[in-house]
Amino acid sequence: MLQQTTVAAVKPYFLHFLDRWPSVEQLADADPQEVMAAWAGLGYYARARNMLACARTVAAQHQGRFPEGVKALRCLPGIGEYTSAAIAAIAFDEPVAVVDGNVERVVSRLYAIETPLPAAKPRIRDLVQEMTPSERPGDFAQAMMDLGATICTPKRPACAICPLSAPCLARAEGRQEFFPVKAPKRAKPQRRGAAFVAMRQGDGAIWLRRRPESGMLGGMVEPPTTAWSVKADGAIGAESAPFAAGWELAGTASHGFTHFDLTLDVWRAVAPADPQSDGWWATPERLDEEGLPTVMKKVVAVALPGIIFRRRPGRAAP
DNA sequence: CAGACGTGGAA
DNA sequence: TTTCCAAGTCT
Repeated sequence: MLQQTTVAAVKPYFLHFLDRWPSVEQLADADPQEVMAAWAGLGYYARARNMLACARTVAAQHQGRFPEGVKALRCLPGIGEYTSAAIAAIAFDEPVAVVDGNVERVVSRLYAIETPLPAAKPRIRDLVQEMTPSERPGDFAQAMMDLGATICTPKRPACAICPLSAPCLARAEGRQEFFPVKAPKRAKPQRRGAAFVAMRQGDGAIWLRRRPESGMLGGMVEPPTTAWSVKADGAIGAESAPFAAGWELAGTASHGFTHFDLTLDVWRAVAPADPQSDGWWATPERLDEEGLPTVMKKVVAVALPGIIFRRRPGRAAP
């Protein structure tokens, strides 16, 4: 959960998952759709699919216990170079280099590494391996990460209270804020699409469907949307809707993803009882449990301004 | 290797 | 408002 995600964002999800699926075996037996719904809002949904696949592998092939050793850990779904090393060092006392974004920053400053990331990663990993002690390697790893998180911060690092300020080459040159060097990032393209929010006469239920397992928002729930194409002029017409209805334009919903910005035209209609399309009806009370990703909550909010979503699992909106 | 892959909070 | 970025992984 913590991959590319802050502790503050993860905390309520972590607590809910631990409460709902307290063991690897229980997670392995979980309903995948419920797991995806519980992950909704955290982002990077491949992590949820990987975590479930990982639990199944650990339960089926490792008697419900995580294998020891970076190499075996690295073979599990969703467990890459960083996570395998972190588990090995922290849980199994293995003296392996644990390199996350914090450690990259600390070490690139300590040695004033001019090579941009990610090209400098192998060098950084070697340096960290060199300093990793055979005694309490897990504590060393967490100390390095916490140093980066609290003192050797991206902006205005607190060099005055840093235990590594004396040997720090970047600090010696007064260039600490210029490390790590990173490759320039490209501009985000704009994409355009349409979303169709159909409401059932009577109970106000909304028509939903599930997105394909892979790709953007893979396996997540949505009101039907068109493909998200390179930005076109003007609105996308109701002829793109999954079924005929009295579609009216309710507005637009915009959302920034990691690698593109999306604007969706949001269409609204009172729909026939049987839309003759893939999907299901979800009543307003059930919308929270459906687990819509954030962009789709925005879409529903544009179509139905009265709908209020809860912010985090099991917590009431303020 | 470079690009895909979410979201919310801070500056 | 815009930009940055956080305990990365997969293809």
